[in-house]
Amino acid sequence: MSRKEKILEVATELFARQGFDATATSEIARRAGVAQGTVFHHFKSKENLLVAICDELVQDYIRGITKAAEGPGSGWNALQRVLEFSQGFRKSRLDSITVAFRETRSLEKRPHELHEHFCGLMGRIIEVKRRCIERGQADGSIRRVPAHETALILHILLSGIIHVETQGLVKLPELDTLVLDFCRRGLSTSVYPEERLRAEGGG
Amino acid sequence: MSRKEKILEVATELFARQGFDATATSEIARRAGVAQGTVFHHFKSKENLLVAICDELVQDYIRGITKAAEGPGSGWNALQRVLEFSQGFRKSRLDSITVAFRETRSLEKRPHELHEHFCGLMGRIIEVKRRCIERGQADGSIRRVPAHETALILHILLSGIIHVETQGLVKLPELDTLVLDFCRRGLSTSVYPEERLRAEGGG
Amino acid sequence: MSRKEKILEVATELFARQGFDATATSEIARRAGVAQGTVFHHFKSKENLLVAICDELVQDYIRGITKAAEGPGSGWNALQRVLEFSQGFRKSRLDSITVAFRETRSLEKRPHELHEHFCGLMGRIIEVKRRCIERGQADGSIRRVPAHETALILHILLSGIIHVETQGLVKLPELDTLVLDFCRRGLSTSVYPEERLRAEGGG
Amino acid sequence: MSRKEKILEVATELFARQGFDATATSEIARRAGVAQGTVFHHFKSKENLLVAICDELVQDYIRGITKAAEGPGSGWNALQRVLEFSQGFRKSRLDSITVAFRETRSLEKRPHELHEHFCGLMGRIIEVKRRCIERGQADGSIRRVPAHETALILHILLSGIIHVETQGLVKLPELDTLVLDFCRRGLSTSVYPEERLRAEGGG
DNA sequence: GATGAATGAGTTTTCATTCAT
DNA sequence: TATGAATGAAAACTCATTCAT
Repeated sequence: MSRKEKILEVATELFARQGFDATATSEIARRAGVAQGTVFHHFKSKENLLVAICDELVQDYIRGITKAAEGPGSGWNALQRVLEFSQGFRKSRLDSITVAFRETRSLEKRPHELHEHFCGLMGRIIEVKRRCIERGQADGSIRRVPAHETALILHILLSGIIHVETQGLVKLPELDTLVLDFCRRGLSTSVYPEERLRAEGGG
Repeated sequence: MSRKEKILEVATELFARQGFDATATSEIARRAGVAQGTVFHHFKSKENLLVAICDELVQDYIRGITKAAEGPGSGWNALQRVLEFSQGFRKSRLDSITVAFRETRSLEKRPHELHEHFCGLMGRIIEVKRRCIERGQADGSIRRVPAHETALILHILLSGIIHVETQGLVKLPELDTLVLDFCRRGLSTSVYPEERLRAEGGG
Repeated sequence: MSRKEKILEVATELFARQGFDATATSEIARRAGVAQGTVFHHFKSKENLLVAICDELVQDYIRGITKAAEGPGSGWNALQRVLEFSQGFRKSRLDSITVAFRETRSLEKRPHELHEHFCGLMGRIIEVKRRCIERGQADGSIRRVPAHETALILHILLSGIIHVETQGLVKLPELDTLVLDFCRRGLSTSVYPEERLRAEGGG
Repeated sequence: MSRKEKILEVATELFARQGFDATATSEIARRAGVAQGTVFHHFKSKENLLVAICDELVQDYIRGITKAAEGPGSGWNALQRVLEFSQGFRKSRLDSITVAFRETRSLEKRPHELHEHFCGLMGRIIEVKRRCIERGQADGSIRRVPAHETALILHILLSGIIHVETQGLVKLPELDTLVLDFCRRGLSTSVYPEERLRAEGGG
């Protein structure tokens, strides 16, 4: 691993654990085994470290859901794959996600172009989900709900999980299946498992 | 308004706008028209200001949803009132909520008892929703979903709205009705409006 | 005990334990069960508290050694009583003495007249001892050493005990007898016990 | 002189003149011609400055008396050299000694290991003197007094001189010879000068 | 590229003291 | 006499950033 990557790795972990403001660049340098000047040699400022972490994360996420959405099957199948990828991504990239969710505030402060950069990326995330919904509505697998707004609700739901989880005040059990069911009932046109059972069993 | 209240008011606004770390106690004092020492006379530390803001907010919220849940009608009606109160609360207390959602991290750092205090309060919030669900399941107005986990999903959904809204990277339209519909489809046993229409109109 | 006395008592204990600078008047007030303003009502300033403690202590000490010196017997007997009183005084007034020994620095800073006041008191202490020596030299019980300088050495010895004891870096055993013997050998004209023994036993 | 040494020098002088608490780090920086941050770059805290001063002083003192004690001649000769070195050391290192004697209190407060560190050093000082006494008792030049306790009394006497001197309430004349005589009468087995004279002159 | 000494602005916090009640 | 809210000056310390080597 290059020095630059090591610095990024250490910074991600420390930002996740202690918060951006509470982490000194000197500590990052020390733990990465480099001089403090080296941090600023690779990343012009502390804020740039944060941007690098968030940017890489969001780009990876967009790449992942885009690929998930492109797969075969109905729109609902595609959307389901997007949701499933999101859940897995959340677990595998917890530190970076924690940083991105807690510290976006630090990004929104100063640089206008940076803010717009991330707004654009978020827009693309919403769009991938919206297209799945539209595709599902075209092929009849998803209800006739407003596509963009519903994409937002899905985004909100996924964000909410991360927010509550990283906030650390409520202990969350494994919710993946339930969330998926909740979305299926809310969106899919197919009969719900339990209702199918009830219908078949003759309630 | 007492000096103490004025300080709290100013602090809430500044924390919401600039963030906790980026707000100097000297600025709070200046804008509140008091000496800096006065801030520390009333609130022993800067962190205590944050605690006071969050605590008042959460207590008010608990009181509100508790009252909403206690009303007449079915469990689903109660839950719907809780959701509606939450939406209104979010709009009327935006500054405090912004602070609480962004800065809880600062609280979770040091004092163990404080962390437990807020964990307990969050638990009570979840519980109110869970009881609505159980009540609805008893009276047949809510589906047989796992009560606690479903309460968590509602909590996540409401938290997600605030998170996305206060993060400021995605512009949210008015989503109240859609969110309520989404929940109704996910939880209520009653026929959905659109389906009723379809059923009545004979799709 | 009057409020004033209670304040003084608490202050003495806290100054002894934590030091003058490290003790806040608010803490004194709290522990004395009075309002902070009350402290300043009785003692115009924090420094005055220190002065009151030291002054009372020194006055009591002067009174004690003066009385001890005035007693019957030889000059050496008088001096011995002074030394013995000093040792007892040190033990019975440990807190006040600790304060006086550690914090005189705070006194010497500002007020010139205060400095002179305490210089005068110290002079009187030295004088009492010098007179014992002179009386002993007149009656033949004390060697022909320079009286004032020797009084200073005794003062130094007694101060040294307190300094080392309150400094807390060296654990002191009971030294009273040894110190007395050391002084006797240094000052008295009478034969030392051990030498008397050796002389009598025929070494 | 390096910046670090310059800072230490300035700090020693200011601590001696004004006291530790009354000296601001900003003043040290200003007088040393460096930025305030530079002080904290080299010494992590203000307290560390004090530790550095005291530690260097005590180490130097131990080295000095150890060498003095190791010399040739009787145990009493060695002890006399130790006393003489101590007197000279006191005069040549007055500032550091003043600081160490007045401000040890600040050291004894927090860090337990630091307290033990200095306790250990003081123990070594006592030990050097004790060994001189034991050596003198073995070669017959020093009386049969308890060695450790007597070493403590010498330590007390030397400490007392510094205490009284730095306290500034009593004006001390040159006492070196008298102190030495006082110790000789207390410890040495050889005849005292005045007594020899009296004996020879036939009192 | 890599270093780490140096910087100085900025922050929270403490505290003796005052004064209106 | 007693109170305690209010003050504001002062202090230690932090830290991102720079730059000469």
